[in-house]
Amino acid sequence: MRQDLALPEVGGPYLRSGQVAEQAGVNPQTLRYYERRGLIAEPARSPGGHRAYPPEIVTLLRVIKAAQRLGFTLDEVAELIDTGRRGHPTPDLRARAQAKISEVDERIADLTTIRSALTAVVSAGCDSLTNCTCPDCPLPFANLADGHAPSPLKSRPEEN
Amino acid sequence: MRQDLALPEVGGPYLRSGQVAEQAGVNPQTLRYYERRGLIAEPARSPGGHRAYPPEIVTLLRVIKAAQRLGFTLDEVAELIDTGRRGHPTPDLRARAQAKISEVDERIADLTTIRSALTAVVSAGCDSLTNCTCPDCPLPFANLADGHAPSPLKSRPEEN
DNA sequence: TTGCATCCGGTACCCAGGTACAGGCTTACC
DNA sequence: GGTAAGCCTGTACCTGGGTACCGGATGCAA
Repeated sequence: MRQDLALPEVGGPYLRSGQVAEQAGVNPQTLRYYERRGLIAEPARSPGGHRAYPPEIVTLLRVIKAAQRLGFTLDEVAELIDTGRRGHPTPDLRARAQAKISEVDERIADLTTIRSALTAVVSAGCDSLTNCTCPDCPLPFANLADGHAPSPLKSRPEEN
Repeated sequence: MRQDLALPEVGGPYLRSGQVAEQAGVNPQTLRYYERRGLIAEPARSPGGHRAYPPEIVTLLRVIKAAQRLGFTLDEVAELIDTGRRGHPTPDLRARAQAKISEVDERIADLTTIRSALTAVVSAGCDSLTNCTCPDCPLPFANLADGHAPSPLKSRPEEN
């Protein structure tokens, strides 16, 4: 069993990347990826060059994952963390959350439109995309959801 | 102004790829992409090697785009077109549409959960992702939407 | 000191659905 | 026949969020 990295110059019970990854439920590679993306700070290093994380990093990673689940992109999360870190807190998060709510609402509206189009297809009894023989086939008129730009809100926040 | 491609061996008013792309509202490159993906058949060629499409291709492309907007992936669309082409129509499309409705419903439920979490963040007055000072901060408990696999239904069907 | 788990950096690859570019050939119109 | 628009193939690139692999170095317990 591996224990804490012994970092002579600092006292704390530092964690190695694998431990952090396991505790936060992410892939070890993801830690380096987040570091590159600026989501987490470059950690201290052992004399041999191994990353030595403070335990708080685990919480930060959980926060990042939670924010992702709320529909924020990694860029947005990075910005939010950054905003929260410098100076005293601003109402920025609230404003962004509100904007996110609008995005989510838009997305739900789109899906509702899609849903009713699908329902029309089912209830009309369409049997082919290209040569539907059903009467009053809704397929050729399925030009729904046209004409406005795609929402940046992502499909479904991935786990892991 | 360019006119129809004159294809001696066939009589019809064939269309060149640029015309098809314009009429269907897609990028010309997308036609070749769909051809590679098996969504549209390889068209006839002019003696010089230029693609010569029958006018019906425009309708097919519109159908493809409509199906995409309904949340079907290109693979699924390809399969649906194929199913519809061989033999007499089956109730396959209806079954798939029904399955799609379930996916859409699931996705709407997820977004609704996300929405209420965002509302909680706003109404609690959270001011920072990492150091929120608001009382009863909902952020650390935002572990919603956990534990089930991401739906294959895409975010928002892109236009063009 | 040995053995092996873990970590390092760098790079390449994955998904879907396209888009862009380079260099050369065809087509159409005058 | 000249000229320019349009098309050809092949290949590379884009987004977003990671994941995988490589050869070599390190950490740590026995």
